[in-house]
Amino acid sequence: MNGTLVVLGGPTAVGKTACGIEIARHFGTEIISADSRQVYRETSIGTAVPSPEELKAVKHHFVQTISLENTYNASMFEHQVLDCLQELFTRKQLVLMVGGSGMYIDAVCEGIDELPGTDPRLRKQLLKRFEEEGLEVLTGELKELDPVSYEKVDLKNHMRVLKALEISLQTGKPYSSFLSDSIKERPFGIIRIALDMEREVLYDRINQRVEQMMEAGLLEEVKRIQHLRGYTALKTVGYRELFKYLDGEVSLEEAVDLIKRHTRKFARKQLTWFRKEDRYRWFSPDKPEEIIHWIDKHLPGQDS
RNA sequence: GGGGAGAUACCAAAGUGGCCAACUGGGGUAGACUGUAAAUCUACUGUCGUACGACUUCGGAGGUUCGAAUCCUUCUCUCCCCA
Repeated sequence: MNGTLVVLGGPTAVGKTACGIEIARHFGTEIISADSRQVYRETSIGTAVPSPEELKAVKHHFVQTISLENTYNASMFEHQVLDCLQELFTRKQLVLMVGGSGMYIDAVCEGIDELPGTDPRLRKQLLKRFEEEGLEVLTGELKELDPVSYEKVDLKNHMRVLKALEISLQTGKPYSSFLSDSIKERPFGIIRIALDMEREVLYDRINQRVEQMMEAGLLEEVKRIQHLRGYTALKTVGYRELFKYLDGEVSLEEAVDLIKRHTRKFARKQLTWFRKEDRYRWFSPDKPEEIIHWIDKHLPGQDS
């Protein structure tokens, strides 16, 4: 396959969806959503899924396609998107990938190493040990099993330590032996674009959007999926806080306030990811014509 | 009118003579990231400086003391109780 994948990233609420649709329409193409939460079928308000009109305006892939009960991860996303792109590039020269999940985007653009599957019980057991015995015991064990990871992994981050231990224990081989450190070659070109705006304006938009979500019935959505709250996919801004409200831990007003604050944090985290290593060309979301112009200039055969 | 409590950094809040530029949390800023990634983790957050450090802070003014956010006097403001 050949063609160009244009990636459009940026923080939540910056206006990726609208901007992406404008660009996609201009190029007469379709959109791949790179959003680790919009893939889930049961949620739409809190995940800010594109509206029915928007979905009609441009065909979107990977929006509300799987259940919260399924396991899903960056590697699965990589494979599915590559398959999807293979088909799309037979019809389109350019495909747009829009989303805020940096890791998912990187999995598609640069690849992610194949890891063996693990027994969920092992993960549970390790989590229990982390809670009961503490992180130090586990990092000590990692030092024995996989000294390379011990040196590389963030030893204060229990998720990282657990992952490395889990793979090492499951396979009897060090976790680090599965990691290649290399960037996979893709049979298509990639143009990376990120959106940002003045911080204050972004925060305003976030606050407003949270209010709109509440008006649109976020609380009802949360109530509807309460039975699924154990899934990590629901440890998500907007859902966590309202679960807390339903538990009577905070007032509704407090919960909404928390959602706003946590969304701001999330946006900052996303920006950190996209800023990494100057990989992205930054634009303002209200100037799609500039973006289109820039894409045009950088398309293969358009050398200048 | 009488009695009591309190004013600490962006916010909340600890500190009650030296270990205080001041605990902690929130907020903010920056960063990390190979399968939960909207997860998880880290650093900084009075001013100036890369840093050793220097300088100005704990409602205002004065005082005691070698030394005060901490003690005294007084002023301003806030809150609570009794009238």
